[in-house]
Amino acid sequence: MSAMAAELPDSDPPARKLTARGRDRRHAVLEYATSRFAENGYHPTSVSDIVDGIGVGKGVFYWYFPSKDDLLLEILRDALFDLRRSQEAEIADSDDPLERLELGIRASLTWLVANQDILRITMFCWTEETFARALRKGRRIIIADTAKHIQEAMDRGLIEPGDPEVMATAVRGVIDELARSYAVGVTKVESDVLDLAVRLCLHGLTGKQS
Amino acid sequence: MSAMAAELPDSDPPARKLTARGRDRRHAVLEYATSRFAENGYHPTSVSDIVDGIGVGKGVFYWYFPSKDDLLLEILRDALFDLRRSQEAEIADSDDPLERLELGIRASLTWLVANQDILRITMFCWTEETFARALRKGRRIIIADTAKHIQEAMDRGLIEPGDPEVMATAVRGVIDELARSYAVGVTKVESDVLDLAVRLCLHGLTGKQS
DNA sequence: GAAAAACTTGACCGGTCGGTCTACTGACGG
DNA sequence: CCGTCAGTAGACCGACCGGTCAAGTTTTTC
Repeated sequence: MSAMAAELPDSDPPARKLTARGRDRRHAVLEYATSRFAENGYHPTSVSDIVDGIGVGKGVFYWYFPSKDDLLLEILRDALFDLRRSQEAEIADSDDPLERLELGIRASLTWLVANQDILRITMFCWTEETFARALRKGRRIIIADTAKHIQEAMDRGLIEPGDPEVMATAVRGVIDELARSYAVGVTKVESDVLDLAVRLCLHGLTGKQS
Repeated sequence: MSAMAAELPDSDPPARKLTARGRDRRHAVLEYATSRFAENGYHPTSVSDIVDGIGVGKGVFYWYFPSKDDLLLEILRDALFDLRRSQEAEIADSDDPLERLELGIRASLTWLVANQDILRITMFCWTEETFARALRKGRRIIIADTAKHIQEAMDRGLIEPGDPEVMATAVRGVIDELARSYAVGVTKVESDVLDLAVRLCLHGLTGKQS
């Protein structure tokens, strides 16, 4: 459906120069599209719906985004960026790898719960290869982030030896599933979920009660 | 997009009379569509793709199904039916509610793992109201099934008092999330998942080690 | 064996969708 | 005040999609 070229997925090739007004408009499109996709579905939300919704012409959309697919891909990219940012901000102060792990888990889960639109869009994205590919790439990055701390904790003998990549995958799995089940209403209040996630992951990794 | 009438969701109003050949064809469409939807996505798979794929004319599709949306709804309905069927078959022999609970959990999880196409389609369905509604209805039924056994176990003092509906929701949540994470590859081999699910749920409900 | 009912075909249709394009606006630098 | 260029509008386009239908074939029924 979209272009056949552009195999390098990072940083838009043109990288247009935007004025202040331009950045605002672009942001508005991103914002509005995210909410519409989340509550209406991707395909049922047409480009016309989006531009009509924010009261602009169709030209605006295609001035800022090469295609509808690219818009969604960019929503995903931004989300990943933002999630990592808030995770790293939370971690920055600590130099204990286990604590960094805990803070990272809390930050991630908090972010996911606060961005349920993204959570919902993500569910859709897993069902179509074009987007699932981007999701897998993003998850690999996030897992690498987590694995780094696990590796370090392992080096210090805080965690039993094993493949840090696999352990990180498990940890991210717990976080994702908890976020989803919280969003669906299975799990209770937010702070409970946080504690549960931390307990589950750290206890699981270290083999000790926290 | 689809009809406005038909508020009674059960049993197709016309209930066409099918010959043996008819049942086969109909089943072939259901089968093929399920696999295509699962691996290509619902919207990107057109009705023409489906009929071309099984080498028939478009008329065949609309002879057996009133619309594409209805086809998906029927896939969901069949899946729910089949899941409940295999669950009840597994349970039938036992008259201990706790054992019925365990057998039900194992049967459900086994079914979900064996029907990952459905699992994947389901993920899509949560993202569009038309189908999410059907999913919620189905879950309510499944939860009621589970709650019945919990209620009974509670009456016999095998489970601490509480709202059986809520407990059943939690149990089904565990099952769904485990199935999904198994499908994604987070969790390990099948039998491990089964034991984990049973331990988690029963231990959680009874407060005892199994 | 004929009437009826089940089934099949594929050309066709109306509508919508993603995307293009031309003409225009407006802000800003020099 | 003019040139430039980011930004904007929306008519327009080709493709395709879900769905229809008239005309046919096959199967069942009596």
